[in-house]
Amino acid sequence: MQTGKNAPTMADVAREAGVALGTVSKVVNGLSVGEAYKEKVEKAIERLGYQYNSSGRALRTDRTNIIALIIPNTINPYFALLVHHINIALEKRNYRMLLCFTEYDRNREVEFIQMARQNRVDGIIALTYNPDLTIPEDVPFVTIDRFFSVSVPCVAADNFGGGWLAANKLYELGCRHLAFMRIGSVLTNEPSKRKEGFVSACVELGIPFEVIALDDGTPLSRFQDFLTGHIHGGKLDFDGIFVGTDTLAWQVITMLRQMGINVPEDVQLIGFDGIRMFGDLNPVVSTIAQPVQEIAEACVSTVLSKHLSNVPSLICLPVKYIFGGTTKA
Amino acid sequence: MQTGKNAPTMADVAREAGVALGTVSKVVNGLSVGEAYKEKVEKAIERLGYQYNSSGRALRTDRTNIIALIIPNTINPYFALLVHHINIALEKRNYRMLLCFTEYDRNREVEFIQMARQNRVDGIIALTYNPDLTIPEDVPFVTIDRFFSVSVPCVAADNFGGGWLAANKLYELGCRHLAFMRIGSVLTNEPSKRKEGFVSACVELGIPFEVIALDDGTPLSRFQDFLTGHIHGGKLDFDGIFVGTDTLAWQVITMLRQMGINVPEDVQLIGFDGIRMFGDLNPVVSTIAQPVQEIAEACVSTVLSKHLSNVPSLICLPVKYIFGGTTKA
DNA sequence: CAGTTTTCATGAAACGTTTCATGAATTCAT
DNA sequence: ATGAATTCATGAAACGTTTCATGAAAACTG
Repeated sequence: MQTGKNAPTMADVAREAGVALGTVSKVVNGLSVGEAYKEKVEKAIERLGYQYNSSGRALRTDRTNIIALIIPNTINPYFALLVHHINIALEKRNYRMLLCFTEYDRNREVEFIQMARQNRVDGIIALTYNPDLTIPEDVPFVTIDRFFSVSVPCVAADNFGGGWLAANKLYELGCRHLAFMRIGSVLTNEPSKRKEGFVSACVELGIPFEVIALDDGTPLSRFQDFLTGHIHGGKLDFDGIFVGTDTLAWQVITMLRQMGINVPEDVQLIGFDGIRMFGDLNPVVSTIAQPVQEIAEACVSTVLSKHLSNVPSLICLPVKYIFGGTTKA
Repeated sequence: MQTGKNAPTMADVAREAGVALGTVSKVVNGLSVGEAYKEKVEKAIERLGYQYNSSGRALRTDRTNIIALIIPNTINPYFALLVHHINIALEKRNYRMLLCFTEYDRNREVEFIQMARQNRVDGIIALTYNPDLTIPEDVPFVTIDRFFSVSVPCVAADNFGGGWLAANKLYELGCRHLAFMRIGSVLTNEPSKRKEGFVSACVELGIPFEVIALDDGTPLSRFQDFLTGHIHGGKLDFDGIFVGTDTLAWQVITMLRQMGINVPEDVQLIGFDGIRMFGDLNPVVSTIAQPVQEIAEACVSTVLSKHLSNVPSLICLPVKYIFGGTTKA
């Protein structure tokens, strides 16, 4: 059993079994072959320790059974979860995953797409940050959270609905003056609709609200300033906060506690994403949870569906409120 | 520019440029070629939108520039960090990463190794849980935290030293009766030396200590039982705890708080791994941090070093104590 | 049992690249 | 200006697989 420079090939197996090369191929691929032949070939494979060589097939068929996943990193727990579920979905279908971390670098996004194409991957799933990215047309391409055009399917959670849900939940829990906080520079992507949903719910409910949306790279102290600026008589102006992501929510809570403001007694807070710590069952904060598993499944089944033209261009999946201790229920 | 069924090949480029096929290959690979020829070829590549095809090369050279990384998952923040740094180290050397999640499933470990070999990866880095795993000899193989034999290089943190450091640090901070807690079933791997280091330090220091080591799959309530069993007069018998991993440490802290025991006032606690939350600078608990980046770098440079015979069979990297709020300093 | 259809093993071509021996053209030394 | 040494473009073979046309044998039909 070896894969080194002179590992046995199908030709060797054929010789050993006394059959034709094509017959070996059929046996290996499970195509219909006479029982006697099949057995001879299997015995020969066993004897030689033959190992299938994907390179040969890739060259001949132009298919690799590999999908490239382009994503900023795996440090952010939400991305980690996404990678995890996408991998499960791929494995189920006998595909492998070539993983590319961009670290939010737009040049890397471009380079990885090029690299993936050179490696003849069967498809690309990408969560990118360059709004002007050129999407190749000759390889199945699916985005997460970024809508480029109707010809590039985009899978995303119902971000608008999530923002709307957060505001309504806070109202239901007694809040009458809300705030929205977020950070991140791409304003045209799907997640930016969280704010829109939130705002439109506040308007519907007829309650006052504040909004602070910072660009990526802005120091977090700006949020601190925002919060202190809204303290009057030792109390926050608002009694409910919706934060764009759970990670930011976590940091906001730390700030609030340092300022002597109690969550959820003084102010209730809802995040977004639904990340959990250490495989714990409980989320880190009360949150609008993304249906990560469904998102992953949708990405994979879409990228693998041959007839991309029949695929919807925006696949929007429902979110869910989950209690995590930073609200009253 | 296309990679579809009839994308341009080197032959097409050669025809377009009016040169030989081999010349195109040399240009693409940056080998020495006359300036005039080089220019003609580059122009032709530009005109045709030629895209290099890795499959052809993989077949011809039996090299893919792909390394397989076999790891349980990316949910555990320590693994996520490891994947992250390994990928950086690979990218730096122009290698890609084929990622395989085992979910601690021993059959998957075996299947992925087989799959990786069929895909002719140039090497395998693996963090596995099957102590009887058969390591293929025909592909560079490096393990993390698992020592199989002198012919299979293993990269690991100084686990023994880490255990020793934890005990000494707790002693230095005033603790005079310690406890060690861990969970996990593979008792022969490198991380199991954390306990050995801890025990030997306690013996050296001449202080009493408790040990509870549970098998994987044991309900966490057993730890709860252990803790309550050591409460006398509302106080814990011991005043310092060393926990095998940060994730378990986190859960232990939750238990302690629920029992009305304060950390670090009533009992000081040190974990292991050095994980941080949400890209935060501060670790989750006081901890013995693994040198993740160095581990990643060592894995990659080892797996890529052709002359595996010259490589040490156990690469042991130094750990560091980091304060994270669950000790007094 | 003759004629027709079906099954299925065979052998060769093709996929796109790298690499090697060949020989033409150039450079250099004398 | 001649011969030797060097440079470097060329064309073809090889890597291991899939797939297709071919034809022999087996299975049906009436």
